[in-house]
Order: sequence, then structure tokens, then C-alpha cells
Amino acid sequence: MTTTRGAGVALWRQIVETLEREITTGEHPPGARLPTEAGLARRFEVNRHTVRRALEELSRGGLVRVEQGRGSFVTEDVLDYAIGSRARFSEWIRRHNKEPSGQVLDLRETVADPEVAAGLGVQKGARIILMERLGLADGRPVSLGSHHYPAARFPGLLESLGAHGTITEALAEAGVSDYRRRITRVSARMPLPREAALLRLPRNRPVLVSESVDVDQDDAVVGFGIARYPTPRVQLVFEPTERS
Amino acid sequence: MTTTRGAGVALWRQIVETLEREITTGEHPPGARLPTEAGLARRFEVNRHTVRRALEELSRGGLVRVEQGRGSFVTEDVLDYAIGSRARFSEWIRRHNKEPSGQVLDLRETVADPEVAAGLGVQKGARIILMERLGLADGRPVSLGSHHYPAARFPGLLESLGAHGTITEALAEAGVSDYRRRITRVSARMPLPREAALLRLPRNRPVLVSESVDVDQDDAVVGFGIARYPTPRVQLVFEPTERS
DNA sequence: TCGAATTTGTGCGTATGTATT
DNA sequence: AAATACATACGCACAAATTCG
Repeated sequence: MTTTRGAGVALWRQIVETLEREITTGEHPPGARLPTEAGLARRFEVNRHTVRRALEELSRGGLVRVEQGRGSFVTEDVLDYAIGSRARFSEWIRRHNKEPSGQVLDLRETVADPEVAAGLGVQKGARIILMERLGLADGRPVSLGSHHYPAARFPGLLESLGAHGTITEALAEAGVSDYRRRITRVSARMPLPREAALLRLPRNRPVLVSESVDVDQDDAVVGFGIARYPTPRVQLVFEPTERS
Repeated sequence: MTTTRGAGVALWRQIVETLEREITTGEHPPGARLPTEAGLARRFEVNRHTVRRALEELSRGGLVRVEQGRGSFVTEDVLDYAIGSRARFSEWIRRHNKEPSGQVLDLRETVADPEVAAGLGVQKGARIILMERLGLADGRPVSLGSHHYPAARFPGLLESLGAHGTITEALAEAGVSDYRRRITRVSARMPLPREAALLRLPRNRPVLVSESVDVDQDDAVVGFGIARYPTPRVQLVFEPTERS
């Protein structure tokens, strides 16, 4: 199929329809880079302006994202992360019909720096258990979390975390049957090189950073986590009135 | 006052104390850039390594933030913005003992683009009232908000917004005695040049972007807002259990 | 730190077809 | 039928952002 002139349909509209079909059929998967404007102009045998008119329409409709100096990209479906009191990685991912998986990057006992100490409510320099974990959805990285737990309260947690796949299970073994988020702070910054590499993020795209404190049923602090999310692949969502 | 050698106190500790005093007394106000390491080394008549040791300590304590290739900066006090169901700009700022003020950058009737239409639940192209507003705390910009309201529902809102200083007052005149946030989506991206200029933000620092839908007591959609916040000056905070 | 190459963004002028007046 | 307005399409040039060595 190619563009036909004088068919009563403007060339740029034909291009919109063609690209829309190619995107929705998966020929251009989410996140993929489209050919350059010059390339598309050659392919459709039109002027670059005509291609731009089509891209503008696609961009307005949200199917395509155009970035100056970089190119045009198929919009990636955004993962909405609901910051409710109950936030579990695997539940979040499965709700989006994707397959959750994880990768423990670091797991050790260490001491709390001032920030972590303040979050956990322990003395600066207290022993803590640190686990760093990369979260993936359908194999694509969506979160990089540093989880901190007071070593004094959970003697066997280090081994439990090493044995189990999920944090929830390991905490259950340590006697915490349920936990919830008490507070979440959200900010953003540019990624460190290592973070960009792990999250497969361009260096010029920011990471969302959330700091959260988890508490058990008695409101006692269980853990403190710092999570980094790649933008714009992940959005954090807050709904005061929670609905099933 | 200057550093003295062989006084039983390490040089770098003296430098830490001196800089700490200068920062807390306001000689180096929040956000200010400190002299370069070389400059500090000249001033204290020490090697640059010694200055670095002092800056490392200050950085660890959270008083100073060191950025590779840019310089060292006095940490700015972070404005925590609580994303509760009730979010009012002036209340937020006053809770931090700062003086709120605002600046209307744009106020007009226009048509809804797809994103706004989806947020408001109206047809794409429906008439809406748009107000763009820069929010300031003690004269420093802390938010840049685009507020959208359905023109059909609020015939006189355009004039009310022009006359009143605050959104809450204008909405009250339009018959909405109270409203609350139903949902908030948070993401981050690099600022547009205009946004960076208005928020007085370096171009390499991201903006937090929140999209929120406001509803009245009957759960009817009142407005849709897109707000941009400068990082790291502003943090968004979510507490599931609301406390007075 | 710098410049070259690549890619998108913007503006100008021109031409043609289509619909309205 | 002529005049006018608008949408479409092309060509050229340069600006701005990104990438890469």
C-alpha cells in the first residue's frame, strides 16, 4: 500500500492511517524509533513538510512522541504505579497483564547513613540489612529499589531474603505477616550512570525517586525504601479514595 | 577568623565548622553556590584535598550538595507538598511558614486538546477555560500550574478568575463551595526552556509533573490541572492515613 | 571541551486544487 | 464566470538539540 494523489484524501492523512496501522499491528512496537522525517518522506514520496503534518497529528493523538534532535518514537504504554498503602511489586505488574520478575543486585548487612537512619528511626550507624533489587515487567526494567531493614529487629532476614524471591515472603518468615506504606515522598533527578544503565534509560531522561516508610500492623517501622523509576515509562498514581 | 595549624583540631574540621557557621547565619543562603574547591583552598590556605575532605563531610551531613562538573551548593530546604484530597496552594505554602503569592501568566477561553479532554471527561475540542499560574513562596517560584475548567459548566468563571486572586475563591463564586482531588498522576521530565526560565531552574534539572482531577461534593469533575514543580526544591508527599 | 554529523523545529516563498461567495 | 479564501504540497535555508568521536 502506498499513497495515492488526487484520491480525495490528503496525502498526510493517508500517511497517518498507514503509520497508525503499522503501530497498532506491532510493526513498530512501543518505544521503537520511527524512520527519520527525511526517510519517511522518501518512502511515501512526499515532501518532508507533509510527513511532519502527519507526525504532528499522530503526536497530538498520543500515539507518537517527537523529540527534537533525536527522532520520533512510538509511545510506550505507561505503567501506572498506584501509591496506595498496600504496594507490592508483583501485584502492580500483574495488574498490567505483564510478567513480573526481579534481580537481586546486592544483599548485605551494613550501617545506616543519615538519610536511611532518619527513615527507619534508628541511630546513624546502626546495623541494617540492605537489599538492592531491579524489578522487571516482561523483562523490561521498571524499578530499581534499595530496601533497608533494621538488623537488630530481624536477625534472620538476610538469609530469608537470599532464599526467597520476594520481600513479602521473607518478611513473613521474619514475623511480619502484613505491612503497609505510611508515607511516600516523591522527587526526581537525573540518573547516575549506573542507574541509567540498569534501567535502560537515556542519560538525559530523569528518574522518579520515591522514599517510603513501611510499617506493620502496630505502626512500628519495618523498612525504609528508596526506589527509582524510569520516566516516562512509569507514572506514580495517587487516589485518595481507594476503589477495588 | 581563619584556620590555624597545630591547634589540636584538624584543618578540614575547622573548615567544616567555618562553612557550617557561614551557611546557618545566611552568609551562604539556601541554593547558593559555594566558591570552587580551588577558591576555597586559596582562601583557607590549604590543599584542595583538604577542602574536599571538608565538603565531603558537609555533604554527608546534608548541608551541602556537591555536583560533579557544576560546583557545590547549599542545600535548599525542601518544600514538601502533601498530595492529599485537599490540596490548596496557599495553605501548603503557609504551612511551611512562607508567604504565598501568585502570578497569572495566561487566562483565556480555548478548546480542549485530547489530554485535557480525557482528564475533564469532555469531548475533544470542547470549550474550556485555561488559567496558567506561577506559584511563589517568599517570592521564589515553586509551581507552574495549568488549570482547565469546562466552559459550559462555569459561564462566568473566566471573569471570576480574573477578578479573584485564588482559584478557590473564583470556584466558590461559580457555585463550587468545596472540591477535592480524585486522582493525581506524577511523572517527571526535562523542562521546556520557558518552564526552566519561569521556575528559575537549571536546564539540566528535571521538573516533577503532576496531573490531577478535581471533583466537587457530588463527584462531578470540576477541573483538570497540570502542575510542574522544580526539583529538588519541591517534593511530593503522600500519606495514606491523613492526619491533622 | 570542542566540533562535525544527524535530526527535528521554524520560517519564507511558491504553486495548485477545492470550496465559497 | 470571476474573485476570494482555504487546504494541501513542494523547495530551500537556517536554527536548535542531540549524538558521537
